[in-house]
Amino acid sequence: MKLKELSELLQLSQTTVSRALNGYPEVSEATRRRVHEAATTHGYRPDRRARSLATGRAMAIGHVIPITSRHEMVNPVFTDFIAGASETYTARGYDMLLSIVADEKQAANYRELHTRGAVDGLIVHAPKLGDPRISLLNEIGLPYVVHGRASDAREDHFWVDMNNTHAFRRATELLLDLGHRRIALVNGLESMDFALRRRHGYEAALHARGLSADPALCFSDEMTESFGHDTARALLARPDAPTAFLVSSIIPALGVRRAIEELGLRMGRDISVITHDDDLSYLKNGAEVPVFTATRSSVREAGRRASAMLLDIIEQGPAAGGHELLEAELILGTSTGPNRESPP
Amino acid sequence: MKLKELSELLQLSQTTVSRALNGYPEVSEATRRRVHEAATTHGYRPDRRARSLATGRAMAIGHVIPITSRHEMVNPVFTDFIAGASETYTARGYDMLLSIVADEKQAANYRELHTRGAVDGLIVHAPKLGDPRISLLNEIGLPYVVHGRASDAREDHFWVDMNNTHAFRRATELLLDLGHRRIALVNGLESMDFALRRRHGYEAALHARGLSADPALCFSDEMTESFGHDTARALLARPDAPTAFLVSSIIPALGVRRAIEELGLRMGRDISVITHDDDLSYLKNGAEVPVFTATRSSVREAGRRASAMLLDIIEQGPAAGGHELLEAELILGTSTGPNRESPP
DNA sequence: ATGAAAGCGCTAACAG
DNA sequence: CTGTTAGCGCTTTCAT
Repeated sequence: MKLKELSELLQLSQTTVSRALNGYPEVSEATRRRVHEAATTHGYRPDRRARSLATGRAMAIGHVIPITSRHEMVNPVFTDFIAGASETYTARGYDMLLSIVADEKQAANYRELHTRGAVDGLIVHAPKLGDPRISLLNEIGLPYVVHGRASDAREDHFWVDMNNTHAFRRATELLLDLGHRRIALVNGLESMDFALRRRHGYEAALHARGLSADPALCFSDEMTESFGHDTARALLARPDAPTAFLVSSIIPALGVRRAIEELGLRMGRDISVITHDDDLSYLKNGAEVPVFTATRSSVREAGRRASAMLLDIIEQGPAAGGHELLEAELILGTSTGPNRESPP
Repeated sequence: MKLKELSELLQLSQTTVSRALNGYPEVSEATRRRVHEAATTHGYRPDRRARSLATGRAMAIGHVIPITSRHEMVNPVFTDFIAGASETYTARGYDMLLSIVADEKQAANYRELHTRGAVDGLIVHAPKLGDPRISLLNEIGLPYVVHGRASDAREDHFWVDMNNTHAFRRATELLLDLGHRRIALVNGLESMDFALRRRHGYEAALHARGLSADPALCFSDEMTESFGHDTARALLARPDAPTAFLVSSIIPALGVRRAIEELGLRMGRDISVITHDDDLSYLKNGAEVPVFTATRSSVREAGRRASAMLLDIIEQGPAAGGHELLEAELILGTSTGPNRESPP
């Protein structure tokens, strides 16, 4: 069923039908009702391509997910973020265009999406220090919101980010409170903004107690299971092995745990591992195992916020943009009695 | 730069330029060369919306990911599958349209994507027994490929699937070989086709040795961390506790491991846990911990295959469709010396 | 081998 | 309030 057929059926012009459907004020209530009824009973859905061509708006948002060419690996947090964003788009009538693209081809992909008119805006994922994508987008004038921040970017940009510094500071404090002094940090690539902030949080907690970070305990790489495994194996073989691991994501944490299993150490006794981006909200009771997590639902909420901000910018102009720093819902404590921190 | 401008620049008609660019034979080689040069130097990219409208082809494929309304959770295997599919689309000039939609709204979403002309085809994810989506798609005549199978579907359908039965049979055999007799199965929802097959594999291995599956050791639910945790806690409290867990995905496996930690049991000694959909290809040596995994890269390959099949169907007709059963690359053995099984 | 012209399905001036 | 008339940027008959 196309607009033309519908209008003939109703003995009206295409224009009137279109206006009725799109909520223009100059249509009489009577005809609007008639039109709506006919549209629903005949299951009329406007063709997005035609509408796009006519309006110049794509009604689609692009998400370009970076993939490291070395490991061809996608960080699982993107899944949660995207699930949140998808909610927004569905509710507001937009499509989501996803491409998974190697780091070095990101900029070209952005340009292409823009010149082809495929999207009205972009979410920028995984910003790095000195990320060239920000100035590219400013140059071509495509609206965007950054998931995370590009701290050192000259140009201002709208973003939605989790408070990574705070989360890692609190996690480190928990371990210090439990008496740990040699705490290994298994972090993501510190060329990524979020990873750098996480390290700052870790260091801040140590400094606040007059301690300083031991470079021999700080590791930064792509967050693979093997990275966690090999790092933990190497560290635990040392005479001055750490007593705790603070891990940036569940993927390397799987590797850390496997290393511990291989060595026959007992978790929560010989060694402690606490992990970010996990989901432990179910924990009610158990043995004395330290726990730290920013629940995955926090990331989903970030996806909702960032996408909503982007649509507002597109529909209402740049004044609708801003900066949102979200506190993750932290589960912090031991699993016998987790004390929950909620957003302020 | 639009076609009209380019054609004026070249002193040619839009028609000729369009034909030259799209490889029609009736253009002289000389002009074709000129056109191509001008197009690249001016960075001309055809507007996909306009082209779509003119050709009736969307040049986009839809992926509709189901999300359980109960846990709002996305299975991480989709990420790998989609990464593989994305490679194909990029190479062949298609876009990927992603929507994450609650189970009960899937069918409506399919219809909408079709009537709006938003996609040329669909990948069906997570088929269930008696899945209504197959007949819906046949009815509306939208090309599709199923990721997985709908075993009991009346109608034939094209699919690409991992050999889940075989993987779980081999995993169970490994545990039996290691002397385990009480093996708990922590499975996904058995209304899902893949989960049912996994259980069949588990049972087949037991039956082959004259054993039978103990219903008190078989659990099926959404694959959350809390499901793994609570199941393991409950089982390990019993007098006849299992000596090994066979877990369907890393997410519930995290919960199972946490339960074991809480109880102070020693992994690989008091209890063994082996997990599907992990990525242990890095394991070279270590203690005697049993290992089982279908590497995540296997799923990525499935994504590549399924998407390629779909594009072939769209471009060449249904004769290009088929059924592909992929063997996961299994890492099977103990981590001291994993013996790798590759596809036959 | 090239061009003119008619759409694809919809929206948006510009009348009335 | 409703209708007429141009397009949006591209492809595709049909001529030449």
